[in-house]
Amino acid sequence: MSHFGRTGPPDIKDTYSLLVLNISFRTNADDLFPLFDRYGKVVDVFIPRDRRTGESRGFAFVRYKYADEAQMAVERLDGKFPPWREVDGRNIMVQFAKYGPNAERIHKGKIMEAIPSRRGRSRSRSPRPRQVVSEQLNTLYDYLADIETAIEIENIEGEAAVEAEIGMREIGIVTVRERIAAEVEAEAEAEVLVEVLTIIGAVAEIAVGAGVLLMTVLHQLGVVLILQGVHHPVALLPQALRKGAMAESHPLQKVSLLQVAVQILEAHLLTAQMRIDGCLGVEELV
DNA sequence: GTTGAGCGTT
Repeated sequence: MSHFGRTGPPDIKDTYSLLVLNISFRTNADDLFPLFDRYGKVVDVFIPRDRRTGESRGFAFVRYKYADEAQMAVERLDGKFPPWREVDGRNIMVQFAKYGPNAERIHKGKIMEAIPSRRGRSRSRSPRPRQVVSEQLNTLYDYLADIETAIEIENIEGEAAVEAEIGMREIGIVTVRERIAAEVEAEAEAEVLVEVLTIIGAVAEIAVGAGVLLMTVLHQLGVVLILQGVHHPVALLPQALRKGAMAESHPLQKVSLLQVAVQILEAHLLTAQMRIDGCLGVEELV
């Protein structure tokens, strides 16, 4: 049941509008809503149509309640990762709307005004190195950022619904489509997400600091450690350095960033499942 | 039934 597009703009005050370009002529508001709703509260989806024929004009407007979530949607859906930007076989383009009602102050793709943040839904970000250590590392962080977004945690009436979903079929290398939904204690699930990302970030920086191959460390150590149980990053430091050095003396496996990303995801899914099954306790996280 | 740069519903 579509509640968009028929009744006009519902609550346009203090909302943030995105222009979605390059949608197919058959794409409707209900097709767009689930995709954009992943990144925040969508208050309206409007597809301009020809007055006479009713045909779509091939673009849409999506309104978010919160600016930071709109910004996130732009970064993810206008990005270079096919699984999250393809709708009806077309790669959509997403940007802040520049004209029309409540046009936001845009500057280089970002809104330049006070940004109301949504409380209680802030996500940990993968830590970025202060300086650009390597192109490889930055690419990895980009992947991590998207994986993070693909894993949604919703707080509903004191409990958390955890949903992890990812699709990489479009990339043509792997097929991963998993979904986990469960009701557990909200605190515990939030910890899982934060912890996994922290570990990955820490391991990546260790690798650079130790002068060993990042891919080797991540592949042979980082993911495995996560799979074995969630440890505190600090506890990993000496071990990471030792195993990183070890890995250097072994034949290096060819591991693509994508493979690493997939493994991280799988590790996350497993960890989440372990959490749900009660294998891991919250105290193990800290 | 097709098309493809762009900015909006009463």
